[in-house]
Amino acid sequence: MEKTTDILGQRKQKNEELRKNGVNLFPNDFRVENTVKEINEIIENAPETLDKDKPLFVVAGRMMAVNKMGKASFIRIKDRTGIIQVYVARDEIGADIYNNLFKKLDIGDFVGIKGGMFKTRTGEWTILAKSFELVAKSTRPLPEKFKGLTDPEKRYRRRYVDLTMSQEVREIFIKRSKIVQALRTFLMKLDFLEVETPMMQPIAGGAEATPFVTHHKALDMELYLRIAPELFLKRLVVGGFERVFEINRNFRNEGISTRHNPEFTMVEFYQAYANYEDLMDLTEEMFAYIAKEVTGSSKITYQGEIIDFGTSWKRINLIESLVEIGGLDRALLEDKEGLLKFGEEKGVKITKKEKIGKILTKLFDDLVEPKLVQPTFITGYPVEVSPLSRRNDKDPEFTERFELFIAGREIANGFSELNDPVDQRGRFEQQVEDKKSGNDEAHPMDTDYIEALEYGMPPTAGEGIGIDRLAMLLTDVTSIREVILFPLMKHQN
RNA sequence: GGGCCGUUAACUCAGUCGGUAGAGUAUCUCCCUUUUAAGGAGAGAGUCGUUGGUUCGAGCCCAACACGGCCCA
Repeated sequence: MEKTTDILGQRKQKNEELRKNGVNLFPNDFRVENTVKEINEIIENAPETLDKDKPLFVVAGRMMAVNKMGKASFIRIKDRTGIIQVYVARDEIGADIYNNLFKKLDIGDFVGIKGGMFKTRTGEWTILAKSFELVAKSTRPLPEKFKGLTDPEKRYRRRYVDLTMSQEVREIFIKRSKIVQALRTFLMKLDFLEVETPMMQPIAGGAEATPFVTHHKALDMELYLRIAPELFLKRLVVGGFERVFEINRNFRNEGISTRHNPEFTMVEFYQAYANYEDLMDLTEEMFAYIAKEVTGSSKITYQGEIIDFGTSWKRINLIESLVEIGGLDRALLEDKEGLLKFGEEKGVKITKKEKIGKILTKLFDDLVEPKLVQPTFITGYPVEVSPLSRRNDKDPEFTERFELFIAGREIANGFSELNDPVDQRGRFEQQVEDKKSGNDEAHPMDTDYIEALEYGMPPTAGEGIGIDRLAMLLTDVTSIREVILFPLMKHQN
């Protein structure tokens, strides 16, 4: 066989030579009996038993480091629970296995070990291998052992390598899983029913966003990937499921940024006989519970700031927040010229064409939102931007709605649901008008949903929480891609 | 969509003024039976993101494009 020079060719050639010598590169009969964590816990808590009882362990894992010293070697193997050192000696596992198998293996290969424990001269508890098996061969080399992958592009495209090399990255996704678990437990304790509603919808409703379009061949039908599950979950409330929730993906055909991935995970939940104030209370409890389950404390540190979920959170009206936090003179609230001038002074980009409501929103986004570090509920959203929310009885131009901001970011959105089908039809009609006058993201008419409301929906409050953003907070990362295992990437050439 | 930055060996990175492509890790050969980022001796490994331009000569200068990162919309 000709000698190839590239590393991949060399590895392939070596693997074929092993195969020719009768080594099964991919056996499937090794049965693991212990995890590395189990052993490490004994080392931690009762090391004397290792000397006294001489227990044997059967473990498997990926070889992450190899120190060959002639007729004996130290290796480190890693399983899902941790990493441990193994001493592999010719006189313990046999000269044939040592010379013809072990010495030919590479970092990155999966191996199975049986053996007892001993303490090295420098005091490290180590498995003394009594037998050594190849469990699965690798072909491509793992990255440099200290830094692993650092190029974000390589990390995202080859997340499996990133996960192999970086304990910190593993922790993020373990935490994310715990967050979802805690959330589910919290809602189920309150008798919420977990459901699944359509991801492919004939009308993309429940939010204002551009959907992805797809096509059903057999039905010859346009379908949209959902932008929100909202309207289906409320149909379930109509149907008598008084407390429902869904944790799943939404898809929005928008730009990608450190805060936006085209597919992202939300929890939406709906509770009958509740209003938006009840949900604010519930949200406070929920976040404190999740934070405590996941991090052990209801106080977390995000980018150096301590964020406390344990207290009662500030609740403030959108307009009031502009005055109190944004530094806007109350006298200017109705004065468009004054607002434009104020915005200009503060460096907020506003054009003269915008309506007063839009100007106020922009001022909020730029001057208030970044300052909302501690959890804050903003209430009092105008009816035009809330087509699915119930009107406030005292002031029908505003809705019973809140958005939750933490660390300068929107995390959740909730409101008392609009259950009057006549009002709902009117709102949709207004949205259709908005669409005609250029708002591409205005909500479409959904007569099927109105029909559902006509059967009668109890007073209900509903809320959506961005799971990715919640995970960012609790894992202290600044890019959404750090909490999504496989963020969307363009094709490589 | 705009601005700035990046792309060199499998990985992490150097590369001076435009003049023969470098290191560490990993891999291969040899020595080494308690190492700790083991050590010692040696070797192989490159479409310098792509395409074009300037130049006697381009990893380096210029342009366009691709992919990625950060910021902005």
